[in-house]
Amino acid sequence: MRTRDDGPAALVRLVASGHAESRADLARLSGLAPSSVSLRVEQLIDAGLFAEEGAGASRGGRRPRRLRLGREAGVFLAADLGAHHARLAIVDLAGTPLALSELACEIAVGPEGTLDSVIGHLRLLARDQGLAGLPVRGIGVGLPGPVDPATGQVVSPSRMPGWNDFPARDYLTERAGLPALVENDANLMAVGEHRHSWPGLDNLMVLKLGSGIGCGVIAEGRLHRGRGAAGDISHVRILSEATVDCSCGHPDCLEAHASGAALAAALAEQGITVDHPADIVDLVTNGVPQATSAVRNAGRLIGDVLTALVNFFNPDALVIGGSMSNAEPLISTIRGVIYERCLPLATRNLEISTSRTGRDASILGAGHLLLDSPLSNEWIEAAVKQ
Amino acid sequence: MRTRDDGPAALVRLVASGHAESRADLARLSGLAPSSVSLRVEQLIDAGLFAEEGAGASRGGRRPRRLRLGREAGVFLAADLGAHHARLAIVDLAGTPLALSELACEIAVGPEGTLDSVIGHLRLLARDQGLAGLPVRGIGVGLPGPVDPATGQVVSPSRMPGWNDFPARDYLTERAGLPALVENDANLMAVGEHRHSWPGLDNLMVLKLGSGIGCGVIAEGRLHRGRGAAGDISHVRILSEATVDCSCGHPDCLEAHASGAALAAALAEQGITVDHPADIVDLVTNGVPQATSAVRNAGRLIGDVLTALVNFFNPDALVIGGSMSNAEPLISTIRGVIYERCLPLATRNLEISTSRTGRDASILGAGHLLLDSPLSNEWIEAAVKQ
DNA sequence: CTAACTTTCTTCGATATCGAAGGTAGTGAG
DNA sequence: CTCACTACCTTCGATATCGAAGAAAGTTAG
Repeated sequence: MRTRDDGPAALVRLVASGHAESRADLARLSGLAPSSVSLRVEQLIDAGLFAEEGAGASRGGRRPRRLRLGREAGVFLAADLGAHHARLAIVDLAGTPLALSELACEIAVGPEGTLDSVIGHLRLLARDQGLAGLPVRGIGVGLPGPVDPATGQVVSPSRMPGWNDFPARDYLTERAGLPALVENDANLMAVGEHRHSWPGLDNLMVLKLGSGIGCGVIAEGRLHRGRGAAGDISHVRILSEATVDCSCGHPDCLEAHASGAALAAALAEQGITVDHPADIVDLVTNGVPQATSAVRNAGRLIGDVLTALVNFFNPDALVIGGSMSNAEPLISTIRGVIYERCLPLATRNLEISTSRTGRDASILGAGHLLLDSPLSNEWIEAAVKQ
Repeated sequence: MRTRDDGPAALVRLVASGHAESRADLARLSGLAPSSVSLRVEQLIDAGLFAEEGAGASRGGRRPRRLRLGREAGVFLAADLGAHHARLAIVDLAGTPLALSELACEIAVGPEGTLDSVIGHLRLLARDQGLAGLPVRGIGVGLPGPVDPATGQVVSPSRMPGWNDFPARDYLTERAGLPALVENDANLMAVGEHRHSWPGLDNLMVLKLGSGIGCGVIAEGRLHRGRGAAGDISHVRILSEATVDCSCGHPDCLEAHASGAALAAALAEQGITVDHPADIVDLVTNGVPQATSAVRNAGRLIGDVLTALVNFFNPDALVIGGSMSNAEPLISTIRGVIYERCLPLATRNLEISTSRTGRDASILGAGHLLLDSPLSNEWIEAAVKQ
């Protein structure tokens, strides 16, 4: 219960997501009466959250008066943090990036320093791009580790020294003075892919193959978090000839054999040096046999693990992103293993595809989650009230 | 959007589920104003769907006027079909079984014969138990095979010859003249366990270990169906010394090594005959070493498969039911493997338990799904309107 | 026992929503 | 061009919901 999604925020979401462009669309999709929609839209226009902009295309009758977000709707700050690097953006409520920037920052510096720097650079970015006049409605940050959805704390991150149990959400709320949201990066990526490129599909697995292996899960159209660790596939035990110990303490985890970092280590033993996972993709593209062979092997291991998960979760699509996803043989091997070994029932409608949304998926996901959050109901209602 | 769960049905669900006992409870849980609740409750009492029954316990102030379901609320028909056997029940909207019965029926007879027989026996059961005066509000049937949630058809069932692509839901609706619901039996069991015994936990994996291996999944409080095949864990490939071919065409599926049927076959080779999975439990309880050893081995295989799924899905609880779940060594082996090999983050709050709801879990699940279904909104609103 | 407080439920005027009807602005066929 | 039709949006009276205030029926403390 208590899921009454009436109120002005519902209309804002429909317009921001692009699902509705006119009062008539809003009436159809919200379930409210046309007359009520008109009244509320007028209030939203008065508040500056909506604006009218010419007319849309006719569908055989009077042309709709097109609605879009107004200036007062404002923007969100969004950041996607990696181990050595952050991607920053100002996005509008529709998720469109208005400004993008990159920032070199070591996450191992610790939470306070990193987050302060991110907030500072986001504020600078807004100023530099002439966006200072727009109200800022929230901040969303993606982190390369598990986040407890109940508390907004980082829990047991394997590659974020100094962050364990750090209350990242509360810290951001206070330091930025904004509604704040913290989420695992693969989860943000999953939300971004889902909303931006796979709107009709309600069950998605989104794999992030970079130096690590992450996975975000969309179940029944919503992000599945579990207790904060959902989507972990990197520490499944696999079969292999040589034994490799994983940082988690167990031997032969998937990550220890098939992640970008593991491939880099394996290639280094053969005298081929790579600094970054994307370099492996270059080697494969250039036809270096050791690289291709290593990538194929990784694809087989990942595919093996995924067969069980695809049978179990029965998604509509499996989307593969991250810096390794451009390695053709990796994707085709994974696809082959899954189609060969999964149940026909699980694969007959399954789409396996590389990311359609691209590098900004996590940024977009942060925007969508912020807008969907109950936090947004508050400022939207406050803006309308006066 | 369109998820506006106002309307009288919301109040009926709150009372039926036991979450609300008074007008004040309803106001708190539904989000409606106390005055609106009073008005609606009066209508529901007039319609006979609610009845007032004395006073509840005081919480430091005026005692609440206790509400319960009235006679006009009526009953659901529910059936849980196995391969050779069906469990039938009349349940009230709260899920309480008012009458129970068993029926020997071969599902291999085919859909029409089986379903006609089930409907007939349910009607007889109602008559025999003096429930003929109560309105029947729907019928729910659990089947031992995959059901497409979109169409209500059985799809690719491995043990239900003659049922492939049979439109079971439409057939039931027409033959019974009632709102009908068809669902996989493990899914019904999961819903029953969740609502009856694990109300606070929103992410559940419910294993059904009988002659086959089934699994129902509750994600974010709702049944996760995927495209109809979700929860399948029986056809994951496992490692084993001897190779056994599975009915699905692949070698070494979990089901071919660890299901009740597989254990029975393995014991038969050692000269021990068992007719039913429950017999294996008896052998284990009586300390027959071959049986205990076989069951331990099955537990290890099942646990291995589950580690990946528990890491991925990160449930609050793993519940094990079905006729094999009373074999102590099976459960303890599964528990041991999971706690040993899963991520600490996935197991720190994980409860692993045998079924708390018992044999009627599927029956209860059918009742809950029927009440939650939009089909129920219709008759509830119709009953109030006059 | 009395007085202060809590919780439950109802009353009643203010307000928000609905829905039917009608005005507005387009399309398309003859 | 005219006429029929469709879709979009608004007007307006009927209705449903809300929220504040109060009545009813308890509990608890002194």
